[in-house]
Amino acid sequence: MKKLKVDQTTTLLYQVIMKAMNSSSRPTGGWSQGLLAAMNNPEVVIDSDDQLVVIKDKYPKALFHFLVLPKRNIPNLKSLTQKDLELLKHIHKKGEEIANRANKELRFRLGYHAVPSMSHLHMHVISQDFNSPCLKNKKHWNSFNTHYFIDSVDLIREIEKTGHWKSDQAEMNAFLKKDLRCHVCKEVFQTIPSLKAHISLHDVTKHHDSSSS
DNA sequence: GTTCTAGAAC
DNA sequence: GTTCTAGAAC
Repeated sequence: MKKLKVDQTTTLLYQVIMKAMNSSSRPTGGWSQGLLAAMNNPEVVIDSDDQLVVIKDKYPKALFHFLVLPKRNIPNLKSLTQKDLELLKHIHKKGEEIANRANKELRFRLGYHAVPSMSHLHMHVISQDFNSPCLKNKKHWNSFNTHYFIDSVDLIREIEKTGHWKSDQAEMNAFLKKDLRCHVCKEVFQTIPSLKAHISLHDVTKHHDSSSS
């Protein structure tokens, strides 16, 4: 068989598969419902209780990257009220526990993406090394290192104060387009590879004075 | 959320 | 020529 023919067949086959995978009409709901599937998959759940589930992020953007999800379906940040405060605090506490269990030296951040791609409210628990082959593009970086990433403590404080979370979606998405800036020293880089090479030199352990490096 | 790839950037 | 990004995926 001619090589060209094989390539064409492969491409076609791929396209058919991708179409099936992405279809929102399939029973499981497609990729945006992936967390619901993960929550109910014992193979990826690392912890749970009556109110929440903890899973490992399927494409970790750092050495340690977990998601804490409420069992009760909460679609997004907008749907939170003061009635959810206890749950939010419980999720936060579990996140701290998971981080401490994973690695006691590394600095972690606990928080939410302003405009998440995946359905079902989920709090990221992510170590600040950002040392991962899955971290590939500007959106990945900026979603964890701009105000697009909402610290769990800030969210809880806002819900306590105003009873809800309100943010402009277009404004939030604009953060994803910002310059690539080192989260430790704030230096700007032109490419993802140069940024990643740079951040690998920073000490991101707890109690380390980052202003001196 | 990822994959893939055209073409921009170097 | 190679690296890297950015947008489509019906």
